[in-house]
Amino acid sequence: MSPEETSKPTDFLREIVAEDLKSGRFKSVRTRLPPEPNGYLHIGHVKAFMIDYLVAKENNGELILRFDDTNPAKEETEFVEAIEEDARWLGIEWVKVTFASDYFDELYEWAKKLVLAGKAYVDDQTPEEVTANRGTLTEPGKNSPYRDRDMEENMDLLERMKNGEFPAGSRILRAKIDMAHPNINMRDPAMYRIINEPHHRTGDKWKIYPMYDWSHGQNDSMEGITHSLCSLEYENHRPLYEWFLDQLGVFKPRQIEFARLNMTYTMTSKRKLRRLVEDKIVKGWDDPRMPTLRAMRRRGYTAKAITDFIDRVGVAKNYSVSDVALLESCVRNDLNKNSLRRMAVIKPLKVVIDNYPEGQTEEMDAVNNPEDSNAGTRKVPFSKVIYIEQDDFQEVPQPKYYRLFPGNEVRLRYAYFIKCTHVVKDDKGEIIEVHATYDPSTRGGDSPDGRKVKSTIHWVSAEHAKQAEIRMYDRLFTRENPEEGDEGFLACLNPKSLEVLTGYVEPHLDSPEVGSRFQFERLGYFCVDKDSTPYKPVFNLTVNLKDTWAKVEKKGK
RNA sequence: UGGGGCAUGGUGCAACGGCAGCACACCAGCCUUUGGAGCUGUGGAUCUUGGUUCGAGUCCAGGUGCCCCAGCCA
Repeated sequence: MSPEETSKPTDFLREIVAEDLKSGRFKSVRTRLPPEPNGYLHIGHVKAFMIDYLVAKENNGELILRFDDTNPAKEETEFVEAIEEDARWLGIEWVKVTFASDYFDELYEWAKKLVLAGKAYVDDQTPEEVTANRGTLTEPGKNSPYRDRDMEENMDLLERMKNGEFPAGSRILRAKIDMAHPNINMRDPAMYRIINEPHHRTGDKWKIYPMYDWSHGQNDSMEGITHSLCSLEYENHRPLYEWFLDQLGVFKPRQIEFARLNMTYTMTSKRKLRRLVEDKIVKGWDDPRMPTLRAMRRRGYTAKAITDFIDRVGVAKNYSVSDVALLESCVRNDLNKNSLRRMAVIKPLKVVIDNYPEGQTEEMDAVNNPEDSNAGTRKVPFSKVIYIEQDDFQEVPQPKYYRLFPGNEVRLRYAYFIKCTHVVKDDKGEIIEVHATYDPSTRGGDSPDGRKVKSTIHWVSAEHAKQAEIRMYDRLFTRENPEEGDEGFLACLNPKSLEVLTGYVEPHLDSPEVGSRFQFERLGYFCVDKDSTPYKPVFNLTVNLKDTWAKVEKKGK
């Protein structure tokens, strides 16, 4: 890359990295992706992932995927695989996969060094005593009665903790810093605790497990990470991060914090998401309404749209809540350019074209994607009885409504102009059929006499259409911030977050490949669900098209 | 009442002492065989009070507001 082509840093974080390179503090860049394998990746993780990945990539550096598996009670191999799969789907590349548990032996040696140096001690206080003696935000803590025991005893006790001689919770290894420190993280923080649980990688080898603060920075150092990028809540931990590294006198990476991603109408708390799954409010972790990557993928979101969204959100230290409308805009933007157009009717209304010959079928030419001339055309069958959208007909039209109504002429996309003549109702007064006549000279949708119609509507031929299940998704919550308020997120669940419809799709959607995406003209973007069968395809609404009429209608009310 | 951090249109991000700009959203119009897309345009912001300076969103001082921290979670 020539200097002209080198794009300049676009945010504070990239500026810091660039300066570090320029000043020689670091000669190259290596970052790490530190997920805890205790859940599925969600949209909130993507921001951190992309920053770690891109900062390394933009500087010709390396990214290491390191699982933070320091708590055997919560972590599982299943999530390791799921996280790798999701991250790869996003397009993230790493030079190797490591685990915090890979470094348990070496980390233990480093802990002994601190004990030897009088910088760490074994504390026999109960968890309650530790808490009580930590002090408060405004009051200093009290030294543990075990704080000054001699180095030999500490070494002996630590070894025996490791060997499983003591019950869980009975002792911890603590750093010896300052119980009166104004930053509570510096008040002799725990380094190791005793946990009697098998670990997903090390089995029952270990009875003590390192805390995040003791593990993370040391692992960063061991791996030669130059920039350890994390969210704002770790800002208070940076002094401790640096303290450990300074005491050990080892390679010292730089921790930089940035604001995590929050999104309107979306909740990313793992605990609360689990609640949605366990209470069967959604159908699982990949329910298309969930903010998990597997769910978004199933819903039809593209990796490109998601990473574009993250790019547009930017990186800063402000607490922020991004508008889900921006995400939707990104996915529309991608799919508009890249998805094939098809016709589908999701709330069917039968239309009989009285002057069209009985039994006749014509093949109409339809453009596959007006945004992409390479996408070609297809033939769509047309016949006397068709389905149109219920929303595209009003017996008594509202002001500004210019779709089909008695006496009005509209264009059937790629077919003919039709004019509504009358309707047929059942005993209850419900419209069951709309009757119309067509103008044979308008084949293809052009009028030789230059006559204009105000509206073009989509349709499918009743005889040729394929039945399909259409799952119409809407946001899960009715409040911008679902976690706000006394009643919590359960009080603002959107009862209409899923509406299952049976509609008709054109024959070209007979047996579409699972995961393929289409624009159903005038409706939105849809993705073929894995629940599809050869008899009945299932489509998930990814996002609707912008609907100006819906806005007009809403305003009228 | 401790420590750390952050304040720019509705939302998110820029402006690195020199005309406050971009995207999304919003509104109006043009165009349209998708009321989609596209195009054009309008409106709307520097938390506050002082100070430094020819000039402050930016630097300095005070105030205010919001976020994070008292797990043997990460």
